[in-house]
Amino acid sequence: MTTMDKKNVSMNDVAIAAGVSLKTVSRAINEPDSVRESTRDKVHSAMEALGFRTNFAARSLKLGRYGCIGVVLFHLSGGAVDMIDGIADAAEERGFALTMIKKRAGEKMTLAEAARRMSQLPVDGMIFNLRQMVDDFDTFEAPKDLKTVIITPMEHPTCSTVSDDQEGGARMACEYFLNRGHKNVYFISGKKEALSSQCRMKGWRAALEARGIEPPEPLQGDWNADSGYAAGLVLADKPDCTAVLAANDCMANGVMMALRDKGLSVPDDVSVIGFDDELYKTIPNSILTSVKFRHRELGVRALNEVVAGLEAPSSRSRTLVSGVLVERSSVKDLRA
Amino acid sequence: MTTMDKKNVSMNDVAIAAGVSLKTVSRAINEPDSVRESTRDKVHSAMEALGFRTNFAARSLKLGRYGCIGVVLFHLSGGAVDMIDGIADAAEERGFALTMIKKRAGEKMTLAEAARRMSQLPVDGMIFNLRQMVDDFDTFEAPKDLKTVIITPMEHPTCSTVSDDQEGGARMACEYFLNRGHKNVYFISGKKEALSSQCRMKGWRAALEARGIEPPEPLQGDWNADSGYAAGLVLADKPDCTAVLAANDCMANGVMMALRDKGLSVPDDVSVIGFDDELYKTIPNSILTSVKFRHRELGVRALNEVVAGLEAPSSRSRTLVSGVLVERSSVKDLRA
DNA sequence: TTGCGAAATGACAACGTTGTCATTTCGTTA
DNA sequence: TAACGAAATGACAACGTTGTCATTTCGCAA
Repeated sequence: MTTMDKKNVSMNDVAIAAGVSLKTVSRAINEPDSVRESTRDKVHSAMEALGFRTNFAARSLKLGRYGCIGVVLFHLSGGAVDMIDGIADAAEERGFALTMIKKRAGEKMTLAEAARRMSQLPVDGMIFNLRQMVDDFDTFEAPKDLKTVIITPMEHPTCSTVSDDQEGGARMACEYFLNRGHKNVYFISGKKEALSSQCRMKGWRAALEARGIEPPEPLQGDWNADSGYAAGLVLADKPDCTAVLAANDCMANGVMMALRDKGLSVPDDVSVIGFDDELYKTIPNSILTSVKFRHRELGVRALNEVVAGLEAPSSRSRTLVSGVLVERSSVKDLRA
Repeated sequence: MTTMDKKNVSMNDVAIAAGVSLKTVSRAINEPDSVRESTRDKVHSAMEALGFRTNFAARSLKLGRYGCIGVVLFHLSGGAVDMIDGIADAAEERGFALTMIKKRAGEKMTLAEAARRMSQLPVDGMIFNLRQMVDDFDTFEAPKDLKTVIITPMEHPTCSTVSDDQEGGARMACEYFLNRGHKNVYFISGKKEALSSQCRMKGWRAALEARGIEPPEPLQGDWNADSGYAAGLVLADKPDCTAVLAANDCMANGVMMALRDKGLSVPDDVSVIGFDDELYKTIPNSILTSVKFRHRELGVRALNEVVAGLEAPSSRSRTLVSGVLVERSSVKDLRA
């Protein structure tokens, strides 16, 4: 009473202050052209004076939509920043905000749970960022009225999916080796549970088999340089090892350091390719050739896919965003 | 008609199906104990059968709150993943979802604009992630009914802020050098516009001046290894240079490589400290001592600060999350 | 000045939920 | 069995906005 009221300012308050009807205020905001200029000015001054801001809840209730896209982060990894960046930028561009929830560390979350939680939040559609397998992946069915896109390399029976072409990227790298006269390619994987590691391995295997080459036993890494180093020490002793594909750049660097410490040279003795193309940030004059995925583009595609499907949530598509081989000098051409 | 209706299922539909009143459905959901078990079961079966999901808009409209915290990303950098992770986890824990918007690449956005946009979205409070200066920083006033926390190293006249203690971290690193007999410390900055770089420089300067040491001209870097390498080449020629503080690990690594290429050894000839403690991911057996900030903790604190302030949006506090010096072997003790 | 169609404005219901208060039902005791 | 208090349920209004349709006002031609 004596002090200012906490109560929010409603359109009705503005209407009274401006001496017009509530509906006219609504119009002044949403269809400015249908209101006489003098009226519009009155309304805007009143809004200004009272500090009116549209009530999101009331508006969405009436409209039946929110203008928000849900994002579920099952996993938050390095490349995720760029992906989120892409999602957010694309959302911004199309006039959507993002509603985000996250799987808590340690906790398990199924797609069904995520969908149920999201569907109680202000969202018109949703994106799941799924980099590891979940129990109900195959049986999951998205709410019929809520367009759902899953970012994952796996194919899903009913939902649209968007993914980097991990397999293709790995194949590309292998063929790059093979086309330059290498007879075989060793592979160092990332963490076992990561789908990206699994897919990269699959692509590597497929590329070799397509040429009738028996893939050697892959080496198990954990994404970090030290595991690459350990793998490098092993590989240094294999005389037939001329080409190494590491599932990321950090491990690739580990491999290179191990080879150097064993007196071998990259690329003269052994050629190496990594993934992600981020070594140059950390290593001056980096020579590592690397497969780079366009995470930002991935996010943009995912968001666009959701928005495109808002009217037809049951539509289904599969988008693959191809990788790019960033060529430096860590691969030797044996044919030369 | 013939096919299924698109129309959403409301509590009223459930009520009719279950043969109870609308209010009883509401109670079965929100205060299960106030409803007889048999009734509750009827209601739940009906909900299940019809696929009922609470309408967020209606609920928030009635309750006057959303259960969402807004996050504005002015800038999306590397450490941001962990911070978002912290924010999201803390939000989850306290039963909040996140509503996110982002400054578009290239576009300029003021705090006032961000606040205006956010206040039209479903949020009870908001967090601004601000890593560079904005025009209206000092004049900005947050909406009086919306608790606002800014993540930034700058102090703000009216809003709560949360930040890594960048300055303190830099001071800590310098003192670590000085306490080990180094007479001076060279500094390599990150990108000019980054507040974290500015603050790290400020802390470095302050630490030296506190001991009566004239800080040498800082070297300008850009966060990447190559710029560190260039700086390292310069420093290698300075006979008085025994200690180098680089504003991040990548540049620190660049420095170390340059020194090595110039025939100098780390730490025997020159000692080096970096920031962020992430070199070990990329470099096997990394020896770099580094100041690590707890970005995740930063996010958690920011979210908790918002939630704590929901009832008193005009409260103001300043939180500094201290850094940690992760000690490896890149610093020589000259007193020995 | 009058009349007309178009433009501007207004009254009222509706969106789907929860709070308030009234009513019904239940289990217990007299 | 009747009467009572507590527990369970229901009727209705309200949250703040937008859509529908009715009404008023305006500009212009007759």
